[in-house]
Amino acid sequence: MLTINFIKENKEKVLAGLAKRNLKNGSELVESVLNLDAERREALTAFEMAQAELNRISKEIGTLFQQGKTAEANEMKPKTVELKDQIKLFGDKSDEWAKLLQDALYKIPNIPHQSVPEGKMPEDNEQVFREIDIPVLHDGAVPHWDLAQKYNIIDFELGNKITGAGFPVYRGKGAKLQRALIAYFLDKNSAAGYEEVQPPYVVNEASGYGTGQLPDKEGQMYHCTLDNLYLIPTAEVPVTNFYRDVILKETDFPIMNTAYTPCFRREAGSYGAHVRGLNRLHQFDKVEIVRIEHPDHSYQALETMVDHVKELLRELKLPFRILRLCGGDMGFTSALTYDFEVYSTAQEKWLEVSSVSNFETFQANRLKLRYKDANGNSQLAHTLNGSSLALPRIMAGLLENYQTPEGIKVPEVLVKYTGFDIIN
RNA sequence: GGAGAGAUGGCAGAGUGGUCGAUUGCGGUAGUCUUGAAAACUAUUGAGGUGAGAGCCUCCGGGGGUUCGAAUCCCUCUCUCUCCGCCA
Repeated sequence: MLTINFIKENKEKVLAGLAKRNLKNGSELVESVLNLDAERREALTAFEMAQAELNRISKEIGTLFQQGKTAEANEMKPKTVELKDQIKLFGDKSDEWAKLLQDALYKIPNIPHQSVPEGKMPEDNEQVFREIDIPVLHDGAVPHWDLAQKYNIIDFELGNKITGAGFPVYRGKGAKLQRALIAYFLDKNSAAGYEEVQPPYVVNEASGYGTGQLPDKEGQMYHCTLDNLYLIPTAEVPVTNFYRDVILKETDFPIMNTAYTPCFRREAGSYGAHVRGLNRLHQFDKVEIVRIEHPDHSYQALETMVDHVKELLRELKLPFRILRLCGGDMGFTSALTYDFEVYSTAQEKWLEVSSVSNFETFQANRLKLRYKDANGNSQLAHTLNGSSLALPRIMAGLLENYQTPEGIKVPEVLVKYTGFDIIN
């Protein structure tokens, strides 16, 4: 969420940013927010003036009672009746405006960074990096879902039986490969300076609001209604919420965390052929990196994160590319996002395996995540996160790109984790 | 699940209706002293909103109520702790 003060002070910049996102009603949203804020402040001022007057009278009555002037004190009491009506009236009004303002602010997306390319569709994303030529597979190469069945490493049918579609069962070398990838990613992230953490896999309502899953994307999370808890869609939610309502010192930066968690997504309404196999699941594994940064250093940090993820994919020797997302394709909360895509050779399409973003103060505002600057003033921090990495599509990429007539080879860097070098 | 106790500023811990946004200690910051440090001493030290500013308003777990006035009384929710039960 953008702060109202930022919008007031940078109206033109906000309008230009919304235009870059191809938002049609940008100026409408901004005008509405500014009007609501003016109304709110007016009601608030009236409320506070009445409140101050009531406080003054109450103090006077208190003093009179202490002096034993009971009669005089009682005489003053009726004076407060009208004030209390006003306080109720303006207080309610101010609350109503504040609520409307809040709702309106929730509808305004983050302002894209200047380097974000113009564009409306995924085709307009800018390719900023491309690694390794796409391997030429042997005759008879097949998509990963066929390989999964052939080598009995992922059982989609069994998952259907015990839970439902989108909940595969990994078994044998498939299960071990999953575990190897998780361990490998965590080790690499730790070596890069990220503190490894194990957060809960369910969060409360306040955390859902903190990172913006609530109230809008409520239907995307699994909800345990009995306890009013939500299954996390990503480790970003619990880990970023560590820092909700926190005031940091400047010396606390940078904060770097990495966490492995399963991720649960209802993915309501997104069924079809393109979600076959591991391409889109309701439960999947992911290792996430989260950073809290000083605003002066957040873009430098973003580049560091991109380089880090790049290194992982290089070591795995997967064909991949990096895209800088265009204004129209960026997430609601992001100011700049890089997507990493691995080429699925057998499916002949690019699969997104990581998304690395700088949210600037957009998340921090909702989280109330601040730091004290040199002057002792509270300022919003910058938050960043990225997948490092998401397992299913990496798994798909590995199976498909490493398939040979003899079996599926295991990338060299993973062999010490798996204990085997071929799946056959 | 049953019974009881509790939730106050970074931490500890007072405060049971009227200058309490809150005594005090520790911690933090600045200064004095010192070659430097420690100790000691002095001062300062919560957050948010609003306003050009002085100031004003809000916040003692969340919400609601009583009252001229609530950290303090009442209701309710959440959480924590202790004991019992169950259990990895």
